[in-house]
Amino acid sequence: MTEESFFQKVYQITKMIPEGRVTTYGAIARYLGAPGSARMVGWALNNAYSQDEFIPAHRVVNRNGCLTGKHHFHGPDVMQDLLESEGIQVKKDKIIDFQQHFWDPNKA
DNA sequence: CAGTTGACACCGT
DNA sequence: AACGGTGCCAACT
Repeated sequence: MTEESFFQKVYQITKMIPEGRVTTYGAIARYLGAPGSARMVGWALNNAYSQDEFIPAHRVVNRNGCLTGKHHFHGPDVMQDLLESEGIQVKKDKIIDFQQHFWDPNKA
């Protein structure tokens, strides 16, 4: 928690997301101090996928609640299965009541 | 060293 | 309302 690079923070937050909760790129970016750099968050997760640790990035979606990077995961359907397993309803790669499951890092 | 990319977000047409 | 283009920051090639 010392040498927290931008990416490292993203990993921390992503791993910090409670089970059954989801968040958005903008929320994370804003928490990191880069409200306009939501793209960076996506990039970080892209690297997170290369990390040795498993990053529950399936809980991170865009503002639409759409599972944008599911293809970047272990599998295309694994992501949805994981979310459903956590109690999150997913329909066509989109989280139902996404806002209801929304988890704000700044609030945590 | 400079250019391109990256799983987005927002504004304008 | 739908679509396109631009803006953001950092890492990768």
